[in-house]
Amino acid sequence: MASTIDDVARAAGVSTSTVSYVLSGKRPISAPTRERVERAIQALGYRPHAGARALASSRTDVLALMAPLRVDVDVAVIMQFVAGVVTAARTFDHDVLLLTSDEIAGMERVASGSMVDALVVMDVEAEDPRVPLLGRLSQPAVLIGLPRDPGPLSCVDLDFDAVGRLAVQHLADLGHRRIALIGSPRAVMERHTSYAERIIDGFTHGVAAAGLEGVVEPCESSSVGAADAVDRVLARLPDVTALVVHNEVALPWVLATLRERGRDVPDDISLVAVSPPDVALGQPLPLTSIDIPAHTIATVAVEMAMARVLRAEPAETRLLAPRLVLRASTTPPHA
Amino acid sequence: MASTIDDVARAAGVSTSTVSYVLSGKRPISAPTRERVERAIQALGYRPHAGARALASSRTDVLALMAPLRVDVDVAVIMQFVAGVVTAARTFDHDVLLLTSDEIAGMERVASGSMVDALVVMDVEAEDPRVPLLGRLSQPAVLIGLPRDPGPLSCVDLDFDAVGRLAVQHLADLGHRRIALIGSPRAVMERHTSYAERIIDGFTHGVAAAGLEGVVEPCESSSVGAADAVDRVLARLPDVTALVVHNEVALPWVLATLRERGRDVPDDISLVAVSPPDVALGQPLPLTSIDIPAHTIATVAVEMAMARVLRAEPAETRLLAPRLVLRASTTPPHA
DNA sequence: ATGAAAGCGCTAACAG
DNA sequence: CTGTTAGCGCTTTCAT
Repeated sequence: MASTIDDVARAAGVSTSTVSYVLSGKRPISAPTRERVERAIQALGYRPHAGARALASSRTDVLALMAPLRVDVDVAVIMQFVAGVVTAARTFDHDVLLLTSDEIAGMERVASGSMVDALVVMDVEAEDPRVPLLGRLSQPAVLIGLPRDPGPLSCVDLDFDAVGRLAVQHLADLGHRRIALIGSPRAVMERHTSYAERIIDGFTHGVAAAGLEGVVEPCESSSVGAADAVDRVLARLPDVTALVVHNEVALPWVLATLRERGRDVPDDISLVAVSPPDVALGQPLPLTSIDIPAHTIATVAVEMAMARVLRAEPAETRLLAPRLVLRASTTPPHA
Repeated sequence: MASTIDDVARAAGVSTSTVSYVLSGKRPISAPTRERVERAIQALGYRPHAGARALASSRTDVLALMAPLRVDVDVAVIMQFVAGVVTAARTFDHDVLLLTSDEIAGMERVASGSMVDALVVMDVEAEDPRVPLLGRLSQPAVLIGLPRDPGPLSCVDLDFDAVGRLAVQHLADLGHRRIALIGSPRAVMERHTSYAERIIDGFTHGVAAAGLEGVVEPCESSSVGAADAVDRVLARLPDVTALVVHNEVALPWVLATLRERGRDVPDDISLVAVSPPDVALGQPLPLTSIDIPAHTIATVAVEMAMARVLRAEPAETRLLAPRLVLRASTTPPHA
C-alpha cells in the first residue's frame, strides 16, 4: 500500500512517464504496455498522490462550493443544489470542497492556496462583496444568482423575474384580478438576495402589465410568521383570490392558516407555489407550482466552471426559463 | 501574485527554511527576522501552495465529510451537522471535502489519494458496508452513528437509546399509560439506520420497564404519511394519551392531523418531539422536546478526528446524554 | 537562531 | 511508441 508511480513503473518494467501517460491518456500507449501497467497498478493498489499531481500539473481536480449553511429558508433547496453540484462535479472527476457563505476569507484561502480549480458560489446578493473579490482570483468562478454587476464572472440561475411574471400570467389567464405574493423572510429581503428581489420585480411588473391589483408580503419561516403574512395579505386585500407563495418552510403553515381563516384552496383562493416539485407534492393538496430546478442549475453551474477550466471559455450569464406545472391548487375564481 | 516561498525568502533576505519555520512556528525565530519575513509575506501576498505542502509534509489540512445528501428526512438536521463540521474543522485550520453517502468509492479515492487527513462519516447503519472499508484506510475515521461493530473507528452520536427511555420516562412520570412512537420513514428503518433502531429499542424497553402500553409506527415524510401514521396509532391504541415524534418533516402534519381528528395537544394528547430546538419552537405550540444537538455532535466528531491526526489518540465511542426541555405540549393526562 | 540541500510523487518537455 | 529528466513549492533533516 501507499505505492508511488515509480513502484508501478518498476513492477511493470516501464518508465515513470509511461505510467503517467497510461493514467492520463495524453499520449498513445501500445496495448501490451498499457496492459502490463494496468496490471501493476491493480496489483499494488496504486493511487496517484493528489498533492504531487497538483504540484506538478497545477490542477487539483477539486471545485470549491460556497453554500449558505444557515438554517434560513429553503434548506431542502440548498441541499438539492449542493447534492447537484457534487454529482455534477463527479462527472468531471472532480471533488467538492465545501465553504460556508459566512467565511468570505475562505474563497481567497482555497483559491490562492491552489486548492481548487474553480469556485461555485451560491446565494449571491445584488451588491455582493464577494463578487469583486472573486473577480481577482486566478481561478474562474460561477455564481448561482445574479449580482447587479457580474464583472468577469459567469452566472446561472432560474429566471426569477420570469417566475414572477409567469405566476401572474397564469392567474390572470384564469381570471384572477386581486393577487398576492408571499415571499422570503424580511432578513433575506434586507440582504438584497437577488432571487427574492427579482421575483418581486417580475410579480410587480406582471401585475401592472395585466392591470391587476397585487400586494407583496415578506414571510418569516415559521408557523406564526406564515399566519402573520396571510393575515397581512387579507387585511390589505380582503377579497384576494390568489396567492403566489415562495417560501418552502412557510408553505404548510400558509395552507393551514388559510383553512383556519375559512378560505378553501382552491375554491376560495388559488395558490401557486414556487418550490421544488417534491415540496409541492408533499402538501395535502398537490399544488400548482413553478419548479425550482436546483439540480439543473447546479449541473449547469458546474459545466460552466469546467468549460472555463478545461477550455478557457469566456464568462456568460444563463437564466433558465421557468415552467409552470398545473396541479390542483389553481382554478378560475368563483363569482 | 502567485509568489513562492523562495520569493518571500529573497525579499526578506533570509533562507527558505526560515520562512517555512516562521509559518509553522516549529522552531524559534528572532523577533526582527520574523518581522521582516512577515512583512515580505504581506507585501507579496504570499500563500503557501497546498499541494506542495501536502507533498512535503503528508498533511493536507483537509477533512472528508461523507453526508447523506438525499432529500429524505431531516434535511435541516443534516444541514446543521454539515455546518457544524465545517465550522469545527475551521477551528483546526482544516477545510472540508464533501462526499455523498451514495458514492462509497469516494472514501477510498480521497483517502488513498492522500487528499484528506481524516474522514467523518454521517448516517451510519448497523451493518454499514463502509465500516470495514474505513478500517483499512491509513487515515483515521469518525462515525456519526453507531454500527454494530465499530472496529478500530471512533464513534459519536446522541444516545438514542437513552432518548427513547427519557421520552417514555417523562411521559410515565406525568401519568401517561398508553403511548406511541412515531418515527422515521420505512425506508430509513429498512436501511437499519442506527439512530432509528436505537430510539425504538429505548422506547420499547422504557415502555416495558414502566409497565406501559406502547406502539411504534414508522412515518413517511409527507402530509399523507403523517396522517396515516397517526391514524394507525389511533387504530391500534384508541385511547393513547401521548406521542413521541421523531420525524422533523412530518411534525407539522402530525399536529395538523391530530387537530383534524379532534385531539387537542396537549389537552387530549401530549407530544414529545425529538428534533432540533428551532423546529420544536417553530410549531404553533412550543413543543416539549429532546434536542438533537447536531452542532455539538459535529464538533465532537471533528475533535475526535483531529485528536487522532494530531496526537494519534486511540479510537473511542462517545454517546451524548439527551436532555429534555419542558415546553407546552406535555401535561398529565386528563381523567 | 539560521542556512543548505535532499527529497516528497508527479507531469511534461525533450530526446530518441 | 517509450525513456530521461528537470522541475512544481514546500518541509525537514543535518550543519553551523
